[in-house]
Amino acid sequence: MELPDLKDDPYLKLVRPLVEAYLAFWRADSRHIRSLRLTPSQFDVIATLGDSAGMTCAELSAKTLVTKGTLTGVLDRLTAKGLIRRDAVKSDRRYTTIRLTPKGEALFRKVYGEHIAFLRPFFERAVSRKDVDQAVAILGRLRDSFHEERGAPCA
Amino acid sequence: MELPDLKDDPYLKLVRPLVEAYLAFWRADSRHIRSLRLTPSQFDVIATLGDSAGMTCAELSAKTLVTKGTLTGVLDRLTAKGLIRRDAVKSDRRYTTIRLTPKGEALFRKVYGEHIAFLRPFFERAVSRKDVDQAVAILGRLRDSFHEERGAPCA
DNA sequence: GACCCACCATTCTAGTTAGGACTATTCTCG
DNA sequence: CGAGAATAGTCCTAACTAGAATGGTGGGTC
Repeated sequence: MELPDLKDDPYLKLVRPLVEAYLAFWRADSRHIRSLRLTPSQFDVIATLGDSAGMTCAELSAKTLVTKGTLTGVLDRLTAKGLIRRDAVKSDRRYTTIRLTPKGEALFRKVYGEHIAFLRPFFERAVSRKDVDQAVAILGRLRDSFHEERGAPCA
Repeated sequence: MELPDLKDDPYLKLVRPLVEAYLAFWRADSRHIRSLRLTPSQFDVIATLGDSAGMTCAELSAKTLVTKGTLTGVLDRLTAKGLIRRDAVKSDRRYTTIRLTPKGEALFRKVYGEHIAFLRPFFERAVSRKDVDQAVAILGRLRDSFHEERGAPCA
């Protein structure tokens, strides 16, 4: 009665669906990941490393949704599980290369496919291919809009 | 090279844009909220209470994105700031009614409008009204798809 | 070689998260 | 009325988060 703003505003009425859709996705997603005995952050790291031949913490933090500060702890726990390895880089002692161990590699192969298969039906039954293309375009522009602000009063 | 799945899959290629758009939004959103000396959870609670004449913890947890268990701590901190009040419900001593204090009410008035005004331009410059309507419909179906699963093997 | 700036990984703090366990209270049924 | 099931709010654990601070390292420059 006091603030119908968000629901009625021709633009901001997008906020709620965006948040709700993402959250619904995220909850199903992370529930499934937890059932695989991993946390979302850990899965993120595994999935990112699985595609590469190893990378530094900074790179890893850029490609995942895990902050550099948080990464240390996440990597500690993955190391304890024997899934990753930290290798010193000889040419520059500031760097550390993070790699999957064979055990981590095996887990990645198993879990990644399973997770894709788990997610697919939720999308397939809800939206058409045309919907997907439209949404990808719109969401992309929205993302860019939020990123621009930072670089706007640059240089 | 090993897993182009997500990018190429006609349905799952929606995952990344969804996550990125939401995250870009969320980061700007929470950065602004923090600049107002509140955390996102605290703002969520304030904004939800601001629209009502008080509610129980369970209701509050349902309407916000804050879990019941987490709510206790959030409410503790809001109480410490003098923004909310916990009132015992006489008719059922299990319940507690959470209300904004006058100070909380004042903060709500100030902060809610500011936040709307902060968010609006990001959307306005990125998408058309038609885009908004399309996206609202698509995201709504996606959200429902994720919610259905739970109720499927019901009864 | 000494100095300064940039960068990497780690550490720290306050707050949040999911999920489960716990206590007090209320409801329901016999 | 009493036993059992539900419910509300709290507490607990492990993990994550942003953001700032720290210390080690390396690439200039003079």
